Amino acid sequence: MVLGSDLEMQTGSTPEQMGSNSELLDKLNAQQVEAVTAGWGPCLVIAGAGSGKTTVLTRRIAYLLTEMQQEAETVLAVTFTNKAAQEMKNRIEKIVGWQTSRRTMIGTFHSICARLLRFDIEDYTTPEGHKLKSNFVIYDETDSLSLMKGVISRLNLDDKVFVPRDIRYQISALKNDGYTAQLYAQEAKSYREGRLSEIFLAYHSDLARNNAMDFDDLILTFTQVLKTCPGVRTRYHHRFRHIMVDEFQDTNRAQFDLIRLLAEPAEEVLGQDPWLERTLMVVGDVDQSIYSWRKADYKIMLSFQSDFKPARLIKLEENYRSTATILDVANSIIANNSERIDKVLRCNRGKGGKVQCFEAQDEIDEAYYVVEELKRLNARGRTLKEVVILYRTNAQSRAIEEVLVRNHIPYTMVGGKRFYERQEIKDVLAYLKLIYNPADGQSFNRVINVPRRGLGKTTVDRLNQYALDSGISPVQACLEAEGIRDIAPKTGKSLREFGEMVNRWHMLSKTIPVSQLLDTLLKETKYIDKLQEDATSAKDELALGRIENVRELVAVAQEFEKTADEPDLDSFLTRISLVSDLDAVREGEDSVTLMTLHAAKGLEFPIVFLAGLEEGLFPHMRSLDSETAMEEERRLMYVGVTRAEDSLYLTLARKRMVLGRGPAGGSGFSSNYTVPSRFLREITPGLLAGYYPPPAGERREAISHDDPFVTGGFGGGQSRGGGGGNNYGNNYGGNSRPTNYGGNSRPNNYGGGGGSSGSYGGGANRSGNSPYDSRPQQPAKPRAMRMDPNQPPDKTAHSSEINAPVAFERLSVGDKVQHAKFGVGTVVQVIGEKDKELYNVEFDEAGRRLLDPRFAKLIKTS
DNA sequence: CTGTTTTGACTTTTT
DNA sequence: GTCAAAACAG
Repeated sequence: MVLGSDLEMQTGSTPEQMGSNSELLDKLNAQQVEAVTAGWGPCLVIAGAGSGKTTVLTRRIAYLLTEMQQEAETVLAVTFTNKAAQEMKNRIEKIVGWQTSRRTMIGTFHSICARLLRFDIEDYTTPEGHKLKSNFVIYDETDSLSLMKGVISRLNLDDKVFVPRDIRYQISALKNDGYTAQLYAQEAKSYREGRLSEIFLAYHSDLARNNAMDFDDLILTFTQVLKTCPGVRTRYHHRFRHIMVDEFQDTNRAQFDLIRLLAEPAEEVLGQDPWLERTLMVVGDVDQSIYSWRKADYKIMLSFQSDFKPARLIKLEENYRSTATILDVANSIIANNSERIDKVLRCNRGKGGKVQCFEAQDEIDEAYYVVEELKRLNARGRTLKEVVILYRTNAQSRAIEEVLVRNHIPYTMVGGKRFYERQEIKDVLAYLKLIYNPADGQSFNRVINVPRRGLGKTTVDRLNQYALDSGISPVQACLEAEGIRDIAPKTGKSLREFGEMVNRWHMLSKTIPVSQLLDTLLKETKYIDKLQEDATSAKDELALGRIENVRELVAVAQEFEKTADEPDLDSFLTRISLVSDLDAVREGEDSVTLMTLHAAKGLEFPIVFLAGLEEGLFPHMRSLDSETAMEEERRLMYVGVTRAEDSLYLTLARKRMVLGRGPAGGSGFSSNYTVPSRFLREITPGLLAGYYPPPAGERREAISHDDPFVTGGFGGGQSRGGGGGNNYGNNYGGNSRPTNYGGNSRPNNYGGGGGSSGSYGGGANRSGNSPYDSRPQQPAKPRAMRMDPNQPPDKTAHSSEINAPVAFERLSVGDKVQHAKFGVGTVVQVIGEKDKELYNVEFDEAGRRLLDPRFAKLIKTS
């Protein structure tokens, strides 16, 4: 942001003024200038965390358009997420104006391929001999998996031996490595490979019959189109003369092949530079490669210079983002990786405060710690939108969300159970897909009897068989259903009516906007009415939420019509299929952001919480027995740490519930407690304040039940006139954490059976589930938190003040106290001097505990 | 064919 | 502990 901000200040100027050389290079360091102004030819930019690579990329594009007088159509920029693409588009628009920027092509590999395939797919025949039409649909993982199940059972293979899920993954991996079904068939040697190849082929013929592609096909197929369709490659090759790829360390083989086909210059014209008026710039950081499970391979980046011969190398090594302490933490961790290129990252900021580390009792306690810190930060004038809470697995968000809701802190969750993966959204989208592409059998099967039309499995099977035999689409088969033997006349009529309905909508879809199409189909199918019935008859307690979600989808469609370049069904479906995290954070909305570490790639926040630093969770269990996987986890940790600008908090829980079943990693009696993450121990000791993990090998039981324990402290908080911190013991009272969370804030399904997680509680729009609208929900309105956005954050003072003492209620021996978790007790001992006191409390139920009043919420009752 | 009950998968990360 | 798919009963 340090670098980005100056661009934003220029919005008042006209595009002509903006393009001037001096402004494009304003405030850049020498290496950044070199990258922005690099001449023709290939160029590798090694950009460490926080080194301003987004700024460099956007200005590079602007530079090409203005200083180097290149046409906007010749620019192709590949980003890792749709959100990054949007961000880049916006920034470029500000520099060169909308008229120019809209002509560039910026997007993810997937969305770019999807868009281009619509034009060229009909000229293409797959190596297996299939043809697709331009109205193909994109299958997500669920669609693809159910197709796979069908294939495996059709081939009479045992789904215990050939687990559809695993097979799907293997085939996906093959495609990411650049294998088509046909190519793999030639290489398959062993028995199992032979079967796999059969499945691969059959799966693809099924996809083709449905006129569908999965995610991986988008890239692979477009690459094939370039290779095999005459003239296509030349056309695009001629058009895209300036290609930029961000996050290049996470490129896989299939994507690299594609880039190579597009970028590599045509054969040399005698005596002329083949790269004349052509450029290829790839940007990345090997230490941030975290997608190898998707077949990303950072070695592709390492060999870039030999793959593209006269490649120039530029290193951006100055970090403008984080404090020196945060960088030191990051560096001390990543240094433990061996598969690594040594790299310097020079810090451009002050030392900053220590990184706070806290050990909580359990995941709820951990969340409470975060909330308490949020309140303290608030008191210092920091706003919620400066804060992100990161975690390794999506499941971890639950406890945090619960506590945030309880404390009325608005939040925005990125990812999670994705909006479009919900049952009701998939239903409605399946209708749209079927309308768009009547050959889509998966969607057909999904909606044929939703809502109930009296069409069961037997009927559908027979119909599908008929469709298959006659080589027609399932929708067409419906129209002919009354003539099919074995189908009762009455059933046939229902089928015909369904087919006619879809056909009618199909025609309609060409003339009316998507949102109206949605309205029509929801009305005619009575989809919402049925849900309403379910809701009132209490059949489905989630029904109300589902209605909300469907309404949300209609709103999304309306929004789409307003903003999209081509607001048709076609681009709506493509977008919905490929977007998961669209504008997660609304401009101006003051809320905390929650997301996984993976989702945080490329982002930065002044204040970062990183939760769940426990062995088995982070690093994740599945990486424990592979050194390569462990190094990837470590890179993930590196990514997490380097998101932080000013303050970083690391937390872990002594106990953690997993699937309601007890602690993670936990078989056996002795492993009731979690083990602190090895990454904590890898941090140079002086950099952490609060908790520091015991030496390796020391058994966790050393801090056992009867022994007193100390909740992590604030690194001996330097006394500094009792400013910032304040009454957090007070309004937080002992009752804010009742043993069962039967809170009354959400009437729906919160009250009942012990500790309900509140998913869907209060309806569908549980913050952040919608990719489009993440407004915090009504009960979470910022009531308790009044963060004043007008009050500027105090960046300079902040980092040192983080260690300031927190006010707490002073106690002495004999005082009766109430604790949220341990109940009622009596202080039996006071340890340590003032401001750092610890209280030894004898609880009626929970025994004797040593507590730090700056964390433990002790309410004096006598 | 529908409605209910039971099983079982899920929790690594995402385009 | 949650959800959806599969299995079962009517």
